[in-house]
Amino acid sequence: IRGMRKKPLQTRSRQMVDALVEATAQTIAELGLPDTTTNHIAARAGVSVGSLYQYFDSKEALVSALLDRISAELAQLVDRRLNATMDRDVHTVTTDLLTAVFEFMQQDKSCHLELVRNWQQLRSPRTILALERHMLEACRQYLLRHHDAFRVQNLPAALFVVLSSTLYPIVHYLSQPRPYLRREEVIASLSDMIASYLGTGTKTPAKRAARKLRRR
Amino acid sequence: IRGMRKKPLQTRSRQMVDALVEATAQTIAELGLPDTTTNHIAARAGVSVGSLYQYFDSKEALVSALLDRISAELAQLVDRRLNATMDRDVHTVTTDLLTAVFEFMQQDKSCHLELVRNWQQLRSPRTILALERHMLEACRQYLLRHHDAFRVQNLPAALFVVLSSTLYPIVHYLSQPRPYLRREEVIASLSDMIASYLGTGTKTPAKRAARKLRRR
Amino acid sequence: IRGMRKKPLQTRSRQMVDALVEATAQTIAELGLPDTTTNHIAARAGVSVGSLYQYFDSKEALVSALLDRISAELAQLVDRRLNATMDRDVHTVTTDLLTAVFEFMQQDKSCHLELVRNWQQLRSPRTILALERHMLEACRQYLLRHHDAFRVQNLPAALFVVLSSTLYPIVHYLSQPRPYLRREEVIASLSDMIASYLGTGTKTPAKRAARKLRRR
Amino acid sequence: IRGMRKKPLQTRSRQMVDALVEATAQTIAELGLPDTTTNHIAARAGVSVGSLYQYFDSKEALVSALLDRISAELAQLVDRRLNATMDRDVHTVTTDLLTAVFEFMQQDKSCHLELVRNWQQLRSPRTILALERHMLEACRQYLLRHHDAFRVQNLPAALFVVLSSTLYPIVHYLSQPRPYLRREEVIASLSDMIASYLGTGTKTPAKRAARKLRRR
DNA sequence: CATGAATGAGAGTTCATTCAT
DNA sequence: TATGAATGAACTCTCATTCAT
Repeated sequence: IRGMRKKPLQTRSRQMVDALVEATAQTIAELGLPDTTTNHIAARAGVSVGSLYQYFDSKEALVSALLDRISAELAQLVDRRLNATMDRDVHTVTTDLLTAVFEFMQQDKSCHLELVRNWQQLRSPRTILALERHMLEACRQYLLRHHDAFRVQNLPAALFVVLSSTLYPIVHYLSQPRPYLRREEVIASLSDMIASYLGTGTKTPAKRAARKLRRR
Repeated sequence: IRGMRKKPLQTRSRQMVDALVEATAQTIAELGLPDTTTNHIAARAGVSVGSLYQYFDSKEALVSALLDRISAELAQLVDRRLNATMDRDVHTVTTDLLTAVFEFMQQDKSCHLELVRNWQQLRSPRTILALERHMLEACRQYLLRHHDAFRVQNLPAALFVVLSSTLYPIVHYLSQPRPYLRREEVIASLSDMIASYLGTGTKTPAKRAARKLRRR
Repeated sequence: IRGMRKKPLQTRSRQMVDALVEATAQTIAELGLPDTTTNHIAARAGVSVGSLYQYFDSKEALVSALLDRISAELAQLVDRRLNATMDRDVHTVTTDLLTAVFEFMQQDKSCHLELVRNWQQLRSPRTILALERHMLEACRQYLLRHHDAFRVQNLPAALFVVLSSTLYPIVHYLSQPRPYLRREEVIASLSDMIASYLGTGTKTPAKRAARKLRRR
Repeated sequence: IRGMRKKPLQTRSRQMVDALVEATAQTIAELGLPDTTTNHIAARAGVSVGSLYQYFDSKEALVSALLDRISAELAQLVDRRLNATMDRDVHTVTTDLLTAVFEFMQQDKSCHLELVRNWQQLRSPRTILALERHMLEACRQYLLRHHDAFRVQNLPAALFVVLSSTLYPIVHYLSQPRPYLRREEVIASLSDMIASYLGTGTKTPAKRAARKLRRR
C-alpha cells in the first residue's frame, strides 16, 4: 500500500496503524480537514508524531489510508444492501441505496461528509477509482440481472451518469446549512429520475396513472 | 461589495481590481487553490502585496470577487443559451446547455474547474446561493413555459435534483486524468436521463421506438 | 523647529500644520498611540498623506509637534494658576495646581493621558526638557518669593523630586481601571507631602496640633 | 501560568523557558521593547522561532513571563532590605530602599528601565497589580510596626502617594541622558520628603537644627 | 503644491517533518 | 523502536514612506 512505511504484519503495527487512522477520522470529524494537523492526530492516537511518521510517509498518506478504510466500508455497505434487494425493481433498490448512503454520510461524528467535501484535496485517485469501479460493477451486476427490463443503450455512460448523479446531490444536500427540502423528497426525486432513465420509471402510482391517460 | 476596500469607481481602481482578480484566476488555474498565495497573485498582477491589500480585505475577499465574476459569467451564459432555445424540447435544451457548461469548465488555462473542485473551501455562500437560485429560476421559467409537456410532481425537489445531478458529473468527468468516455457520451446520457425524468424522455429515435413497441 | 519641513510662514501652511496636529491629537485620543497611523491622521485632517509628509518629516515629527503644543498649554496653565496664587501658602498652591493638572489630564476626548503613558516612546527630549525647565523655573520663582518660610537645602534636587513626584502619581492614578481612592484623597495626600517637605507642612489642623504639642 | 504552552516541569523545558525569557530580557535591553521581535529573541536564545512558540503562546506571553520574573526579583529585593532595616527610622529605611531600587534599575545591560518605560504597553495588569499590592503591604507592615511615630491620617492614600512618588522619579532620573544631579542627591531629597511626610521628618541634623532655631 | 496609489520590508505565527536521544 | 523537542520555510497582512501624476 502506498505511503505506508512498514508492512504492518505484526500485531502491534496493525494496532498502531488502525489507531492512527481512527484518530485521523475523529480529528477530521471534529476539526475539519483543513484544521487537522499531524500533531492533533498523533495526540489523539496517544502516540508521538515520530511514531506517526514511522508508519506513514506523510499526512497525505494518513488521509489516504483513512479513505481506503471508508471506501471499503462504503463498498461493503452497498454490496450488502444490493444483495438484499437484488430482485426488486430499480426504484425500490435506488431508494434503498440512497437512504443507506445518506445515513452513511450523516453518521454522527463522522468524517465522511467532510472528506467528500474535500475530495479534490485528497490526492488518492487510486482509492477513489477503485471505489468507483466497485460501484460500477455492482450496478452492472444488477442491470444484467434485469436486462430485459431496461433499455439503456450506452451502458458505461449510463452507469457513469447514474453514479455521479447520485453521489453529489447527496453531498450538496447535506452541505446546506438550512435545507429547504426534506431528505425523503430528495431521495424520492432521485429515485424517480434514475428509474425513469433506466427504463422502468413507472413505479409511483401517480406516474403510472398519468402514463395510462396519455396512452388513450 | 463585501471585502472590497476601495470602491472601484475610478478607471484606475477598476483596472487594478480587474487585474488582481484576473491574476487570481490565472494563479489558481496554474497552481491550484491551495498553493495560491497573496504574494503569487500580486506578483502576477505586477503589483506589490500592499496594493493588493488596498483593494481587498483578505485573500478570501479576492477569491470571493473572482467567484462573483465567474458566477455572473456562468449565469449570463446559461441565460443566453436558454433564451435561444426556449421553445425547443428538453433533450435539445439540456444537450445544448450541458455542452456550453462543459466548454465553460474546460476553457484552456481556466480556474473554473479548480474552483468548483474546491467549492467547499470557498466561504462565499452568498455568491454560490445566488448562482444556484438563478439557475433554479431559469429552469423554472423553462418548465412553466412547457408545463403541459411535463409530469413532475414535486417541482422544487425535481429542480434541485436535476441541477445538482448535472453540475457534478461534469466536474467529475473533467477531473478524471484519463476519461474512458467521450464528452459527447456523457452529455447524451445526462440529457437522456433528465429528459426521461421530466416526462418527455422520448426524443431519441431508439427510445421512441422502444416505447412504441411496448405500447402494443 | 525640528522635523518640520517647511517654515509655516504663510497662513495656509500654518492652518495645514495646525489641522494636522489637531488631527493627530484626536486620533491618539480615540485610538491610542500604538494604533494611530499616518493615514488615519491625514484622513482626519482632510488632507492626503502626501501633504502630511510635506509638512512633517515623519510620524514622529508630528507627535513631536503635538507634544510641543501640549507642553505650551500646560506651561501656560501652570503659569496662570501660579500667578493667581503666588502669595498663598504651599499647601494651597499645591492643591490648586494638582487639581488643575488632574483636570488637564482628564479632559474628555483628550490625548494627554495617552501621551504621558507613552512618553518614553516619544523621542522628543527637547520638548520634555523645555517643559521641565519651565516648571522648575516657575517653582523656583514661588520658592524664592517665600524663601523665609522654607528650609530646603538642595534646591535643585528638591525641585526635581517635587516635580517628578507630582506628575507620575497623577498618571498612575488615572491609569487605574478602578481606582480605590478618590481624586481628592490623592491630591490632599500629595499636597500634604510636598508641604511638609518644603517646610511648612502645617496646614491640616491635626498636624498643626501635633506640632504644637511637640513644641512644649 | 498564562500564555505558557508547555508546563515547564522537566529540566529541559525549564531550561528552554528560562533561556527564552533571558533572551527576551537581553533583546529588550539592547534594542528596546518596540524593536524586539520574536525572531530576534529566538535567535539570541539560539533556537528557532518554532521552538519559541512551543513554549509561549505569543510575543506578549513572553514579555509577560519576563515581567513576572522581574516582579518577583524586585519584591524579593524589597522584602530582604526591609527585613534587614525593619527597626530603623523612616529616613534610613527609605534611603536604603531607594538605593537598592536605583541599583536594580541601573544594572548593566538590564531591561528593567526599558520595561518600566513601556509599562503601559505591557498588557499584564495582573503582574503589575500584584507587585503593587506586595509593595503596599510591605510598607504597611513597616508603618504598623512604628505606628506611634507616625501621624498619617489617610493611610491608603499616603501609601499610594509615597509609592508612586518613589518609583517614577527614579525612572525619570535614570532616563535622563545627562543628569544634572547626582544619584545621592535625588535619594537624599526623596528620603527627606517621605520622612517629613510620614511625620518623623526630623532625622537630618541640619533640619533638626533649623527647627530648633525657629522654635526660639 | 497636492494627491493617494503604490511600495515592500518585516511583523507574528503555523505546522509538516526530522532526528538526537 | 518510540519519542517529542526542534526546525524553518512559508503564510497572511500592516503601515511609514515615496513619487508619478
